[in-house]
Amino acid sequence: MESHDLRNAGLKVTLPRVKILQILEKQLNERHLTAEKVYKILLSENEEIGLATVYRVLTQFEAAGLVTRHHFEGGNSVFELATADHHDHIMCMKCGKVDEFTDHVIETRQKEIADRLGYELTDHGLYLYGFCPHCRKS
Amino acid sequence: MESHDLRNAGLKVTLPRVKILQILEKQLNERHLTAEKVYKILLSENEEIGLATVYRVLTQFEAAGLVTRHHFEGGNSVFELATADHHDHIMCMKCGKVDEFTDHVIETRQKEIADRLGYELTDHGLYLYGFCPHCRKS
DNA sequence: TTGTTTGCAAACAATTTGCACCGAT
DNA sequence: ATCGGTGCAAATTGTTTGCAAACAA
Repeated sequence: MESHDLRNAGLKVTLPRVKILQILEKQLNERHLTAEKVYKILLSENEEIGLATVYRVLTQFEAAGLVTRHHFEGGNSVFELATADHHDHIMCMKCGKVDEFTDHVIETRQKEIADRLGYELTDHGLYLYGFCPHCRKS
Repeated sequence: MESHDLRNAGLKVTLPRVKILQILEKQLNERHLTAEKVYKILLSENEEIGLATVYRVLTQFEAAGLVTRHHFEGGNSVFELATADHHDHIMCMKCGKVDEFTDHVIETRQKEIADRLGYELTDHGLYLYGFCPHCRKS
C-alpha cells in the first residue's frame, strides 16, 4: 500500500498522489518520466488529474525525498522513484533510453577534487550521453 | 582580431557578433555567462543589440564550435568560450561561482562504463555543486 | 467542520521565431 | 544590388500560481 509511504512522508493521502505514486512504481524499466508523460499515463487510465497537479505532486514528492528530479541535457525535468543507493545516468541520444550505474572510483575522485578546490560538496550530477547498444547498429 | 575567427567559422562579420565575441573573450575569470548577462553587458556598453540577437548569435557560436553551452542545475543556460581541452565544472550553490577542473581518472572511467554498458559515448557532463571556499565561512 | 488539495485558467520565465528593415560584401 | 543579419514584438515551451470548489481527517 502506497498510502503508507505517503503518510510516512507527511503527505495527506489523496487520489492524485496515490495514483501518481503507483505509476512511478509501475515503471519497472523506463524508470525516468517527465511530468508530461506521467500526465499522459493518467489520461490513458481515465484519471481526471490536471497537469498542474502532476507538477505539484511530483515537486512535493521530491521535497519529501520520494522521488529524484533530473535535468538531462536540453530536455525537460524527469522524475524517478528515489532509491537507497546513489547512482548516475547514461542516456541514449537517439531513443532516449536511460541506464543507471554506480562507480565508487568516480565518487571518491569527485570528493577529492572538491576538497582540493576548497569546496564543501553538497551534490553532483554525472550524465553520460551516447548511443545505446540497440541504436548503434541501425 | 576576432573577425578572423568569425569568418573562419563561416559567419559573416557583423557588429553584434564581433561585440559578443569580444565580451566572451574579455571575461578572464567568470568565463560562464548567461545570455541575459551578455545582454546586460552590451547595454552597459551602450550597444543597441537585442536580447533575441544575443540568443541567436550564441546559438550560432555554439554550432560553429566557438562556445560551449551548459545547463547547470536549476538555472538557465550558460555559455563559455570553447577551449582546446575538455574540462568539467564545480559550482557554488550560494554565490554562483564556477570553477573548472580536469580529471583523467574520471574521464577514463566514464569511457569504461559506457563500454561495459554497450554504449558508444558521444558526450558527457559532470557537475559538482557545493559551497566555495569563500561561502563556506559565512 | 476545517485546513488541504485539486482543477482550471491565467501568469511566468527562458528561449525562439516571423517579418519588415538594415547592412556587409 | 543581393542576401543574410538584426530588432522588435509576438509566439512557444515547460512550469508555476491564484482562486473557488472538492476533499481528507
